[in-house]
Amino acid sequence: MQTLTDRSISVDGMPTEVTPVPRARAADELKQAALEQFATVGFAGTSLQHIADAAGYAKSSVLYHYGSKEALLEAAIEPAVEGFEDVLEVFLAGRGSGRRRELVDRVVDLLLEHREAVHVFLTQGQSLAELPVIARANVAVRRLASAVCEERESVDDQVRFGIAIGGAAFLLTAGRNFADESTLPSDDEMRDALRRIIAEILTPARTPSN
Amino acid sequence: MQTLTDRSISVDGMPTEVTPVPRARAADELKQAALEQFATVGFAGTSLQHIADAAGYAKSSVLYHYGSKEALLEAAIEPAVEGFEDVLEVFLAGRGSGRRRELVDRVVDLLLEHREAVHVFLTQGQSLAELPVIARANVAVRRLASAVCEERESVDDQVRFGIAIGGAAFLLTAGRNFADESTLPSDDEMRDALRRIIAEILTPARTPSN
DNA sequence: TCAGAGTCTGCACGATCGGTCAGACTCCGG
DNA sequence: CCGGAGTCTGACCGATCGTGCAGACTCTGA
Repeated sequence: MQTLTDRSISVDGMPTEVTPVPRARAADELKQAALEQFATVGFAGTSLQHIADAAGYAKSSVLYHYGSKEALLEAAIEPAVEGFEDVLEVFLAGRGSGRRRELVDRVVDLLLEHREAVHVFLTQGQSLAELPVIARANVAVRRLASAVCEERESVDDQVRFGIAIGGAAFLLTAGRNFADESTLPSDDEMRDALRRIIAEILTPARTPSN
Repeated sequence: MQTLTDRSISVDGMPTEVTPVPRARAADELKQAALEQFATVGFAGTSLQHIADAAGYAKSSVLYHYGSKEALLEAAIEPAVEGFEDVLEVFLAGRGSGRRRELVDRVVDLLLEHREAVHVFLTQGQSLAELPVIARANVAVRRLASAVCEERESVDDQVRFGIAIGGAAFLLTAGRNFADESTLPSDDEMRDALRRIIAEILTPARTPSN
């Protein structure tokens, strides 16, 4: 059925001498394919066969680069989780008036760079809580919520934070299916709009008592 | 392994004479169990065995009440989709100044009543698009987006709508894992907060130019 | 030239998947 | 007392799941 050698002799038959950019090609291709599947069909619903097919490899290759399906998930979302932890640490260490605004900007950047990964641990954080990386992510999100709401724990603050982060994650992944493909904003347009609107959501329009 | 008759003689050995409330028990129990699984682990990641276990039945019973896994999904989310279509129809037929506000209120009610179902077709609407009910849901969401944004199709409006609906759906399902269980707001508190905050998000604080 | 490391693959395995089917049980009208 | 409808189940099927493993291929340093 399948062509047995089409990959080996694929692109170039030249003496090759290390191709400059694509070091560690396969591992990254597999990881990216896995991330997209995890975000759209869920971790449990994604099979190694589908990941391998999407990336153009054999199922065995996935297990060669990542020892198990769970290890692949860990490798795929770890950078996003670490980014979250870093942003949080910087925020908690700093002080000053522009802190909250800067936190929002950094989180929006993280969302844009790691949209699939964030979507994965936000929407599947419960069912995958036994995985160490997911547990770290859950802790980070909870700490972020506390940081954003400061000491005020009102229902309003919780709702505003939940809508902001969950909404942004939705918008950048699943939400794309509900927009016209032609009208899809660029990442820069998105970044600008998200920064403004999320900051606005988290700051109740400076009407203190009302 | 399993007790063979524990269900048949379970609670009451009395003459029984139709128990008043629980008509069509099994089918509804299975549907509810399925809905929760679909929302947390995803449709593809949910097995009929898990659904049956969670509801306390055998796998065969799921297939008896619903002919297939897909039919079960359809039955589970159809009420939510129909509710969406109804709300949309009322909005499009009506006119007047309070229309948008009323639309928001009705959608929030729908979200609270069918939170798992809405979460399912919002986050898995793409991968399940071949199912008729999901296709209907996708159309309804797209029409709702147009209705909320009126004729204005700016990036801001799209972002505001996406954050509002995706954020609310996240908050009511997956987001609950990031809140203290003791602090979990009641549905009425939620309804009130969601109505106010979502209306605020969709209406850019009447600062036209700024 | 050759040994070794690194990469990728096909094949095989036990488990579990969605789905079929025949039977067992309860209930009820005749 | 009986027969049929409704409900629930275990046994079974072929396909696919995640994973282990041995081999084939390419490259590189000695």
